[in-house]
Amino acid sequence: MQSYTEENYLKVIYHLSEANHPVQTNAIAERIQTKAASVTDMIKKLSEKELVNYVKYQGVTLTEKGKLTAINIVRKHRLWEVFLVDKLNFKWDEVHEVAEELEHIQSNLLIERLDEFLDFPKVDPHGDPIPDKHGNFAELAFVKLSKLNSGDKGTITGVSEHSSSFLKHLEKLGLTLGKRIEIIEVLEFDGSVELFVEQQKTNISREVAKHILITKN
Amino acid sequence: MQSYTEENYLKVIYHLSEANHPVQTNAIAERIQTKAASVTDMIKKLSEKELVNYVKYQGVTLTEKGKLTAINIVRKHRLWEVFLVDKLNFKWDEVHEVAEELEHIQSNLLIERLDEFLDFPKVDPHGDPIPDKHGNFAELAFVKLSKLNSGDKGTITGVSEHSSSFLKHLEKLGLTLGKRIEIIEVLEFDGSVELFVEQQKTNISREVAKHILITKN
DNA sequence: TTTATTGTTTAGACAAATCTAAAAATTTTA
DNA sequence: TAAAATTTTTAGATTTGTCTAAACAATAAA
Ligand SMILES: [Mn+2]
Ligand SMILES: [Mn+2]
Ligand SMILES: [Mn+2]
Ligand SMILES: [Mn+2]
Repeated sequence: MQSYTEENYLKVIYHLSEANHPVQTNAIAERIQTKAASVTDMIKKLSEKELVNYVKYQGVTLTEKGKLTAINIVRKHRLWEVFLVDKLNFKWDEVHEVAEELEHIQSNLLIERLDEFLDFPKVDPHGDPIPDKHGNFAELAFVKLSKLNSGDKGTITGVSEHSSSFLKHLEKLGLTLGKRIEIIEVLEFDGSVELFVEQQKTNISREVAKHILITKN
Repeated sequence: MQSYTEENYLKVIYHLSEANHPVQTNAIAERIQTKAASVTDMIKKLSEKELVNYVKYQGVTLTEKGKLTAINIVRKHRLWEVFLVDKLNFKWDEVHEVAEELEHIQSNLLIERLDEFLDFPKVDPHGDPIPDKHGNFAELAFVKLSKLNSGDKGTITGVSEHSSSFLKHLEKLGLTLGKRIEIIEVLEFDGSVELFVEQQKTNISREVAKHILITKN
């Protein structure tokens, strides 16, 4: 069993990992809001436990065991977010902090029953995929809205930024999960996007467009 | 805000408190599965924070602030137990350990929404009363089954022992919350009780009878 | 290919919660 | 009420996770 803190490190390393590239000490430090020296200490400990592969000055990667542990925490986080939104009427910008705590509750029975109670959801309230109990993700074909061209149509199926301010902004524009959109024009000079959201014409900045995920159809 | 550990101390002191009698260091140590020396240290810390009244060698009592904090943890514990039984189909002997973890989740919104989702339950799966958000308990008139005499009738409305083995034993005998009982005879020589549980004749030891709570009617 | 810059690790210290062993206070018993 | 037993506290250490400051390594710039 891992401590609350160890679990958080594993989860952060997981989220920072891309295609087998080792994750840097400073990147972890920034995410966890701590100092690089503390990260080095913890990495050594996780390495002892064979949860990460660590070579001095070369950063870390997760071992298979570490990856499974991390994915399980992600699974719990996202299931709890679904619970909060679907059952307790939380808004999608209110769930993250509480899920950060709930994800550390230790009980397999609890999480399997919760999964069942929620009717085995495949995505969380932000469109992020929920792995099954074996750590397998359903493949989801997302495209960033910022990659679309005029005339393209699709459905909003996710966001890649979870801050409350961003989510509230989308809410205000009516850009929530499940909404159909159609690109009218991508403006040359600032990359901002003019689009229809179910008849309604709107304009969003390139920055916002980058964090909206679309399934083309 | 208190730490996880501080919260556990407050809760234990609350449960050990009876009619303003100070709670002894050793009693706390036993409940928390720690050593008396550790308890003394923590008590000093809680005293600093004005959560307990502490006089060296004289034991502790909760301050008003400490008591409210403790009751809030009890409230959370019991609401989560209701959730686990009513919504996730846990058995009454399976909920306590998980609730021990869930009770420390920090979110007022969460707990108020959960209360609402569960339809404002007044008692938990063991018949223990759930305080409202202001810390007020509904008055419940319980009598220990061991205090009843032959001919007395009533309904099982609670238990004062929460171990899994005890609860499973009751389950086996059909002695679960809501069941109507009638005392046939209290045996002289060992205090064991012969009773009807909805037509079915059963015999239980005095020890078991002491931990079953009855509403006479 | 030296020098600067950036990133990482080590050394030593600290706070929280725990422990053991010994000292002190309280309560019980004789 | 003095001795014995029990309970509680203190002193000093330990573990976990953190920090600062300084040393070290890797990378970028000159
Ligand atoms: Mn989240
Ligand atoms: Mn999410
Ligand atoms: Mn319980
Ligand atoms: Mn209970």
